[in-house]
Amino acid sequence: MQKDDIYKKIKALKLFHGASDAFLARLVSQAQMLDIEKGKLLFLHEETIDRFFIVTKGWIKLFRETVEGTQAVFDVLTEGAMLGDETIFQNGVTSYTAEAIEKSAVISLPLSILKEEVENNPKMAQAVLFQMAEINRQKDKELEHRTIQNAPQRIGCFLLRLPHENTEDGVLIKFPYDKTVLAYRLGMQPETFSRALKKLKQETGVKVHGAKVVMENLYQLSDYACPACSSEMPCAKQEA
Amino acid sequence: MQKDDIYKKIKALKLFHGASDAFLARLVSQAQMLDIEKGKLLFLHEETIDRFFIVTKGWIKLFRETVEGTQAVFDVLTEGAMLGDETIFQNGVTSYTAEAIEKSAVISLPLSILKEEVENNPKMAQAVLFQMAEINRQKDKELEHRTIQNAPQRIGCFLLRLPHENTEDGVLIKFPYDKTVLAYRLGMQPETFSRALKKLKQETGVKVHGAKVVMENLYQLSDYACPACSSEMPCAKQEA
DNA sequence: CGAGGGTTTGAAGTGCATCAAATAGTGTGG
DNA sequence: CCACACTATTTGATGCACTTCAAACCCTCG
Repeated sequence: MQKDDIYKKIKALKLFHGASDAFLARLVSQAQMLDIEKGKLLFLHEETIDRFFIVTKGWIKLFRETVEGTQAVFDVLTEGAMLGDETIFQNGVTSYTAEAIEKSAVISLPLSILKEEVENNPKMAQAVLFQMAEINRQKDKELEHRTIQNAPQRIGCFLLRLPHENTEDGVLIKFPYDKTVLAYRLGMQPETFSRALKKLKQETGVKVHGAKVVMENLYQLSDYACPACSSEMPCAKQEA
Repeated sequence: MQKDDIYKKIKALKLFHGASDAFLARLVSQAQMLDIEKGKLLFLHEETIDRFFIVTKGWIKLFRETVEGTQAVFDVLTEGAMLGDETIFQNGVTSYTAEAIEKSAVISLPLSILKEEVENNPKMAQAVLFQMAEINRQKDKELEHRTIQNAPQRIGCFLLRLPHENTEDGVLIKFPYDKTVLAYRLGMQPETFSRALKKLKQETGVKVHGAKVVMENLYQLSDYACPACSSEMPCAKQEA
C-alpha cells in the first residue's frame, strides 16, 4: 500500500476530519502496514505499546480473559476502526487483547505523535473528546442490552444495527463474521447463539441461509427486539 | 450552604484540580443548591438539560428503562460524584435517568460555562479527556464483570472495591445503600442478591449483619471473586 | 476425497428470574 | 414508648434461559 493510500485512509476517519495536514503528514511518514494472520495477536492485555492501529482489512476481536481462560469480548472491529489510541491516556498500557479472527491488515502509527497532537492542538483534543463521548454512549448501550435483552433479542438488535440491502427477495442483512465469534461478542455461548437464532426465526419470520438473513421488512426484527431496549425506535446505527 | 462551601466542594473534584480561579468563580456564582426527596428524579432519559450536578449528600441512581418498565442500572453515585456533565457533547441531551434513592442534595451548575471552558481552555479539555478515559475503563470493567462473574462473585468484587476499616472483630465493609438497589446495580434481582449473599457467606466465611460485612481478611473475598476477573489482583478501587 | 473448523443438535444441569408469601426493620403518630 | 403502616429483605416453590458436555453434521479448502 502506498503512502498516498494510507493518507487517504487516515484522512477518512472522523477523528481526523479537521486535522492539520502537517500532523497527518507526520503520521503518514511513520506509518507501517501490518498483515496479521488469523489467530495472531496485535497486542496483549496490560501490555505497553507505542503504536496505535487502523484496521484496513479483516476483523479484530477485542477481549479480556481470566487466568482460567474465560473471555469477555468487548467488540470486533473491521475496516475503518481505530484501536489502541485510547492508551495515550494510560501511558500506553492496553486494557484488552486484540486478536485477528481472520487474515487482517492494519496501519500502524506512532502513539507519540497522536499524543503530542492531542496535547498541543485544542482542535484535536475536541475531536477526541467527541469520539470518546460517543464511545461512552456505545458502552452504555452495550451494558443495557446485555442486562435487558435476551439472547434472540440481542441477535435481532445486532442485525438491525448492521447495514442492509434491499433485494428482490426482501431486505438482506449479512452476519459480518463467524457465528462463534459473534456469539461471544453478544455475550453468549455458540450453542446458545445457534438456538437463539432458531428462535428468532420462529418468532419474527426472518429466514437464514448461512450468513445471510432475509426478511420482508425491518419491522419484523424491530418489533421483536426493540421493546427490550430503552433507545428510541430508529435505533442508531452501529459506529465503526 | 455557603458559596464558600460550594467552592470547596467543586475544587475538591479531580476534574477541576487545575482549573483557573476565574472559571471556578464563575461556576460558583451560578451555583444552586438542590435538595431532592427520595424517589424524585433529577432528570429524565433523553431530556435536554442545561445544568450539571455534583452530589453532596445521599445517593443518586442512574438508569434507563424500557417502555415495559424493565430497568438497567448503570451506577449509583454519592458525595463527590458529578453527573450530567457528559451532555456537553450531546447538546444537553441526557442518556439516562437520575433518581434519588434517598433524601439527597446536589449542587446544580450551568453546563454552558463548563462547555465554554472545555472548548476554550486546553487544560480543561485535557482534564476532561483523562476523566473520560477513566470512565471508559470503568465501563469495560463493568461489562466484563457482568459477563464473567456470577452473582455471588459480583457481590464479593463490589465489596472489595469499597473502602474498608480494620476493627477488632476483623475487616469491616459496609454496603453503602439499599440491598435492593445494589442488586439492580449489579445486574440481578433482589431475591437473587439475597441468595447470592448467603452463598458468598458459605463460600468465603464472611459474616453479614444488616449492612455490615465482617471478615478476617480481604483475601477471603478476593480468593473467591477475583479469579473470575481479568484485572490484576490488587483490584483498582472504585472511582467516585 | 479427506481433514478440520464452524455450526447444529441432544441431553442434562445450573443459575437466575419469577411469583407468592413470610419476616424483619424502620419511621410515624398516638 | 408502643402499635401500626410501610418498606426492605428473606424464604420457598417453580419455571425458564442459558450453559455444559458430547456428538453429529456440514462446509470449505487443500
